[in-house]
Amino acid sequence: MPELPEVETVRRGLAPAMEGARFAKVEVHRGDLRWPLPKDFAKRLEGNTVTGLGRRAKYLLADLSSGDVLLMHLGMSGSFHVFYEKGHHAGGGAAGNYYHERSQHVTHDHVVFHMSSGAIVTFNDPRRFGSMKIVAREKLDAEPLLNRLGPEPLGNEFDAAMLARACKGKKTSLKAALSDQRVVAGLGNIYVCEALYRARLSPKRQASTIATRSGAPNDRAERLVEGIKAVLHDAIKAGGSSLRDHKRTDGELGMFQHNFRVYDREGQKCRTPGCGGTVKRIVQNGRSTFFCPSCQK
DNA sequence: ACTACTCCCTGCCAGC
DNA sequence: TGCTGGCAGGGAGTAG
Repeated sequence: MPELPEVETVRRGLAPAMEGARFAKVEVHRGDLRWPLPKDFAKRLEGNTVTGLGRRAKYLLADLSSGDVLLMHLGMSGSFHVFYEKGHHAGGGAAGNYYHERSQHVTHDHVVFHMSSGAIVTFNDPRRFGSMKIVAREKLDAEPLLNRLGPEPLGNEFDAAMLARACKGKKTSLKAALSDQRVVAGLGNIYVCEALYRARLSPKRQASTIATRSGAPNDRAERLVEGIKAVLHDAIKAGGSSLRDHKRTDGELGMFQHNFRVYDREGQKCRTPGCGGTVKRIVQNGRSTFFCPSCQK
């Protein structure tokens, strides 16, 4: 589920529960996520205050008062849920409320944070492609999970010149290039398809064709950057996309799936006014691509 | 250095 | 109904 807009939505949901709060107790029900959690995982968190909750690409980063940073990635099926004290709603104890509401989530609640704010934060991940890692703040620059990531697509520094430079000489398709987190960090299968549609570019087009031979951006690069930024902004505004899960931390659904123009719309009419084309599904690098062959060239 | 492919894991759904 | 194969929003690792 989680690409940049979903992770940003999760960050905004978790921030009020975690920022300024202390880890009162951390439960690890299953430590064998993408990588095994270290034995002292809970101990390194407990007693520490979260001084800030940030995001880099699809990673969440919780800054801790200890000087450590907790990195969290949702993988394919990860989600966080926040349970507040019953007092916030109708009266009663936090634990009772949690264990009551939790009955539908307990199966894959691998990690549970009990915060001093009274909030209980669960990490649920059926496929266990998600991960958590604690890194010392001063070693963050050397962190291999982060230091190969490309630019943040919503940052000011991400522009056509930067994208063209990254795609210069690339033999692979635009679809594969944009999915590569080293080129631009945070896009996944859905938003790559949607951005290419907005830029009217075929996912099959060779990536290098958005740059001149010298690596300067052309009009296609400009359109692509615009398409990427626009779709991400729109998706964040809608609270992300919900396909088979809830992804907001309050259990509410994101709404952006209703605004997909090509993703998961195989056989349906292209939404470009006057185009008249039909959305097609192909497989690229082992993953589905949706696009309109009539208006995406 | 590139690129493409495999694999990790569980759940769900269409088709038989 | 129940089984089976295919597919799913990610990305690390490996073999060319």
